[in-house]
Amino acid sequence: MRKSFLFLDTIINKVDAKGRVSLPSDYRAILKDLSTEIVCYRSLSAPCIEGCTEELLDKLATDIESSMDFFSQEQDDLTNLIFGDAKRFPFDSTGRIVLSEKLLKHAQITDAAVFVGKGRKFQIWNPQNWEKEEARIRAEVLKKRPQLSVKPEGGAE
Amino acid sequence: MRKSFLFLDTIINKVDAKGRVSLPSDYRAILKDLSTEIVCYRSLSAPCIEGCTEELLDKLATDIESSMDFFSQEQDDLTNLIFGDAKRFPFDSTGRIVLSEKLLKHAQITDAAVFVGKGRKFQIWNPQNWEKEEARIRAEVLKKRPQLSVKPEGGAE
DNA sequence: CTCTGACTTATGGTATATCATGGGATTTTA
DNA sequence: TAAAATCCCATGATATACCATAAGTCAGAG
Repeated sequence: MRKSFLFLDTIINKVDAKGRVSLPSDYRAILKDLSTEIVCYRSLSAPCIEGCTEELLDKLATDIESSMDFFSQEQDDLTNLIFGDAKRFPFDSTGRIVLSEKLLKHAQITDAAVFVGKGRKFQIWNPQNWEKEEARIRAEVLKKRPQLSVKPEGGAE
Repeated sequence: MRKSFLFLDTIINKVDAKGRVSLPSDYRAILKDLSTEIVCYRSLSAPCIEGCTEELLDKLATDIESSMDFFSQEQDDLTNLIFGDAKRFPFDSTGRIVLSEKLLKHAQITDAAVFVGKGRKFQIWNPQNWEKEEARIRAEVLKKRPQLSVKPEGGAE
């Protein structure tokens, strides 16, 4: 059994002219000995970048390998899209990765990026877009589960 | 357990007059000590070249061997086609392979080739054809999973 | 409780290594 | 021997690794 690892928290970091960003130290700490790189791809569901370990994608590849026959390509459009889009991003000794133009453009990221933990995955957002997205998610959740709106004390604003 | 290897990303490289193409360095890195060659064959499902490690084809052979499904004429025919068509392509010290006329013609590749990661396999496309194919796949995916197209602002109807 | 110092992290800048690619030399094959 | 395939070297562009500084965090001492 492996030790659990989770991407948590929300961190904002600067992006320089070359597209370099520091991967949050917590994220790096999680990977520690396992790896010095992360895999990123354009999210299919939102204007953001998604990141995960190569291990996770490898698991996906193994699942496909065993569940489908070698020649079939019908049902794996989605996964094929991911593999073609995903790229390894190794981080250097200072913990930075350089994001590709393609990814930055898709997420509309220019000079700052928000890292949002999603458990086994994480997302990277343009700060303004994330602000809106978070508000949307909160509203959505509260609509479905109004009891959650009962707060111990003062609210968000 | 072996270390994971995945063909990822989408890379475009030039094809010179001799039919030489650089195999993306990431792809070479995956094979590292294992091998200095790659196996390629004409895709049965698309106008492109498919590539993989010899190891994968070996696995395919083993699976067929031990399968109770050896009555399947269709699968038999397909595997014959693959093994008959596949060829080893060694790459030199600079990481280039020379694709055969047969493969180039099938994929309509002349002066540029797009390498598309597919996990355990990869594909090589004519750039224009790939552009169209990618658009097709993206449309297909969104059609099958409409909820993914929901954006923070633009609503789903 | 406050100040101070050690340590970690983020970030800007720069040097270095790697890769794709063109050209040419050498070997193989017919 | 001619043609074709393979190998090797050179080069410019790009990406990567490294160094230095700054800022922020935490712990312990006074």
